[in-house]
Amino acid sequence: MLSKKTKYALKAMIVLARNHGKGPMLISTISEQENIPKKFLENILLELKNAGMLASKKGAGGGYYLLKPPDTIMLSDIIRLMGGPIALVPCVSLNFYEPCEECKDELTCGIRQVALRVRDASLEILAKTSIKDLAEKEDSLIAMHKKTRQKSHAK
Amino acid sequence: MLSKKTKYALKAMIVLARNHGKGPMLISTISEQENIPKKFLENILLELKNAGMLASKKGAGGGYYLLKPPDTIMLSDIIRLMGGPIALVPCVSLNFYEPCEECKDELTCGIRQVALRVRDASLEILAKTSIKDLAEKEDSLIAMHKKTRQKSHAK
DNA sequence: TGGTTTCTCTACTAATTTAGTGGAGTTAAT
DNA sequence: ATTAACTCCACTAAATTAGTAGAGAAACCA
Repeated sequence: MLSKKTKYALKAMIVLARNHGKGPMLISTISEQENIPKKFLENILLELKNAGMLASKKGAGGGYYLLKPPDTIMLSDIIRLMGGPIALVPCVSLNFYEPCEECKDELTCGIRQVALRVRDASLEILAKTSIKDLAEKEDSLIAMHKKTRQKSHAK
Repeated sequence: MLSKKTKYALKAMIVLARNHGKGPMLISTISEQENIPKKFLENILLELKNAGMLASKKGAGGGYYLLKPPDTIMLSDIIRLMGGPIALVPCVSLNFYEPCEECKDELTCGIRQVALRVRDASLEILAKTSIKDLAEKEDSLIAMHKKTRQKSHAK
């Protein structure tokens, strides 16, 4: 499962992707729009900034904004940064490898073999979906549902 | 990430799969073979039993054994039973659905859309791999590595 | 310059989940 | 009866996650 921290980071990045090119966004704006505790979000955005994914400006008219085009920022980048789990077991994690303490022989561990396949399948999706993709997907879903609601209302 | 409990359950089930047809196995045997704390394993096996995956016999010559053929027990069955996470977010979990508290609209949530795809991809693997598959895979890996070691030694 | 806005940083606390243990009880075999 | 095993409940400890507090620093604006 993704931690809340990771989910918050993803949501914030999607909002910033949608806002890309329109200047900096306030922490408090994002926090309100997405129902994220403000103080918690501060930490998260700072972390994303320190990792080079965001930039910020202080003072009036300041806020956070994306440093790179939103179609170059992949979901897997964000999840990894937040320490979120992509792999099922640490011994198949590409970025946070650790041996499983109780495992006798990694090379012949059946669980590990399956975990490798699951990791690859997940990564195939997460490393190929950008926050721009998601922002657009949400927009189109919103449009679709608006129509549906109008129709069922009109009837 | 899979919890230790889930990993222990998988390992125990694989051992039991390999032993299938040869009578009951002691908790302590499994515990020693797989480096699993005995008391913890007791709880886990009991849970698997109560779920109908295992049966047990008390007294001398007793122990645990599989109730169904090992090729009908899928990894996803075990992971789910142990409350392990297959889905990245609770709102796409087939068996443990829960809305994400902070989510405004599930139907238009982009993260949810991706999580659905990841879930399906993972399940495609986990629901089609049985503990028999894994036991056999391990056996063949062990055989393979034995050869390799002999060769490199002979050289 | 002084005040206001907004991010920055360190350090904590609280809540939850995970991992593991203890010990008495029950069932079955010999 | 005795011994070998599983059963069951209740507890503790450790780790992780979630969230908060509050002083500080930079930028802007009057």
